[in-house]
Amino acid sequence: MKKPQVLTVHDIAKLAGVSAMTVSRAFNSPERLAPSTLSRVQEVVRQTNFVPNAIAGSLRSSRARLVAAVLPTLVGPVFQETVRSLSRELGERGYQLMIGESQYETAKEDALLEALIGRRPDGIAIAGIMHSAEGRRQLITARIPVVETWDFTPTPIDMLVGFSHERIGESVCAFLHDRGYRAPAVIMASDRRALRRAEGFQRQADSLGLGKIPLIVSDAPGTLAAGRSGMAELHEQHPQVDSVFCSSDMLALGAMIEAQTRGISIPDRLAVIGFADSDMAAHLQPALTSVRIDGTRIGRTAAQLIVDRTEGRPPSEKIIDVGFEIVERAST
Amino acid sequence: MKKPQVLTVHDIAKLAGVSAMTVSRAFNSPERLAPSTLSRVQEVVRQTNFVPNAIAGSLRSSRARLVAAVLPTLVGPVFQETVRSLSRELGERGYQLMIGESQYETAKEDALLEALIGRRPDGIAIAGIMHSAEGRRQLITARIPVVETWDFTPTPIDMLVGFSHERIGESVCAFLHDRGYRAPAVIMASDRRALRRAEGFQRQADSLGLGKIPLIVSDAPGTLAAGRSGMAELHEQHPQVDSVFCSSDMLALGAMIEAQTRGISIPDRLAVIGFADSDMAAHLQPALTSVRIDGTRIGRTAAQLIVDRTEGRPPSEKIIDVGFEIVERAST
DNA sequence: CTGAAAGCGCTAACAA
DNA sequence: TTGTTAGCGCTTTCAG
Repeated sequence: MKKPQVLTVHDIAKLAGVSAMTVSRAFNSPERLAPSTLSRVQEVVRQTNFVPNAIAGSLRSSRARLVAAVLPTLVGPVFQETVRSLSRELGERGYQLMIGESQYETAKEDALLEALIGRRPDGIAIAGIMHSAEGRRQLITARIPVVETWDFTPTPIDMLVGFSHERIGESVCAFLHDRGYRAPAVIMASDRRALRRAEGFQRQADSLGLGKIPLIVSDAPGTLAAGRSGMAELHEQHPQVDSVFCSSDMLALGAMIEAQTRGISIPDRLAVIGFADSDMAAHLQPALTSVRIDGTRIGRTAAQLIVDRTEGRPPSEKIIDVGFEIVERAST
Repeated sequence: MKKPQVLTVHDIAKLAGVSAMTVSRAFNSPERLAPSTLSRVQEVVRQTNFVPNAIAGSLRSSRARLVAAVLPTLVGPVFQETVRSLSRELGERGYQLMIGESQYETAKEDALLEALIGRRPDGIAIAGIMHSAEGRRQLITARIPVVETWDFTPTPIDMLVGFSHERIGESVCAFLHDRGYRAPAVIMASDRRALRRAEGFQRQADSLGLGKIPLIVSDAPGTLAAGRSGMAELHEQHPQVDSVFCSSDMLALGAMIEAQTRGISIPDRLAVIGFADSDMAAHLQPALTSVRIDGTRIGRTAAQLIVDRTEGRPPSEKIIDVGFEIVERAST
């Protein structure tokens, strides 16, 4: 008796009394088959639970129907909207999403990139702009459409959907200053983009004559626990601080909890502002002022750029600045 | 002039003056090459940024070095630990993770599964046990190692790393009763596993003579906003309630915020207990009692089961119950 | 230690 | 509308 291996188009073809090509067409262009042929093939497919081998299909057609994403972290609210909308948008267009986590480490990012490039995806979406020369070279040589996101540069590797972290830092500092806060601080996770927001913040502070801004840094990604301990440290070392910009809403929530525990009233004695404006921000008590990034739009646009390019519709814009908005709520 | 297409092993072979097979070996079994040959090939690879086509490799060797995961949601704290540890553990062993989100819908789960099976991954990890007969059949015929997780059944499709939701519901109800709470309620997202916890909770309540337990249901996945509105509804319709079991820590946080806003003191007038014991639970104010699930262990074990099976080391246990633990903190 | 031949399962291109 | 042929890029297998 034969070993019942996993079936191939040829097996299905034999069972349905047609050629392998006809089976292939039943999946990829059913409208080109005679209805009777189609339904005969479909019946066999149904009975056998046959699923064609997409690996072989990709190799032959050099279309993977697969898009890769590189993220620093899957944890926390910051990239969640983007991942979701990428996943959805791609799913609707018949593409699969493959995710890799670089854990905020350049070496891991490079290794990951190489593993992903090897699978010849139709496109790669990266959170952040690529900094390692090695990684840039690999991406360019691979000739795979690349979308850098969640950051900004006038000279992306290929396409970009993002915004300027420096400008956010400047805007937040000016925003707090406008509302009368004169002793701001920053609590951040040690990631490159948060650092650039802090730099923008300091630059604006300099031009407003506010001097050196206290800066508390924890490991990335920012967690509630880090927000609490950051706030504790800040309060002990810089009791005069009247406002704090946190590099994520999770950190901000931790900072608020710690402040409330210490009897520091928000926003009366301390203003708190978060980053990313995740779902939770509007529903905290007090509601959290946060920098809104349209993560859904970033994911959707990245998916569209890649799919359009793959399917031969070159996008009109290769660099898209989605901007940001400070959503003012009760915490400031 | 020739079009500089993406390179193949043959191109590298020509440049290094060896055969394609030797280039292949330089990647897959470098120890079997003469050091001088190896370094010559590596030099060419370095100069050209060559990355071998893993699609072709997989097709020929029928080893994908790819594992697929199916999750109901990427949002929220519940599955994050599991995804992280899956991703890490697989990464360390040279496998890639491909993630699909079923959005708590059986139809999407089936479609996703088919798309994933088509890529012939070395294994599939699923959050939850497969309920659709269609899905089960596909998985079985595909002959791909499957690990069902985050749930329990004595008859998994293949392997299982999970725990019983019914028993959690029972334990939590008994736990609250032990501490003197006599009017418990449940706030949950409408997902199948949360429902089974609620059923276990009700069953225990019945045997304790507590009568019908108020149940507030919101859309899955549970969010902070849903926790707030659930708590509001609960407080208006059942003001006598003295304790509430929430189906995620996010819901619990929302419930706590709403209670605090309404001046309901926790745990004096209301006890709150969450589910999954995410990072944040210990750091909330008051610290949240939660049902701890070792999500990291689930992810790690699932990865090991799949990799071991793939590499010809059949696992000794196919069904692993990781259990759970109620971590008591200040909120109860 | 290295190479040549064959073929994984599918689909592009062409033919009937 | 359907079938035939060839080959995508790699690695298994076998030979040297």
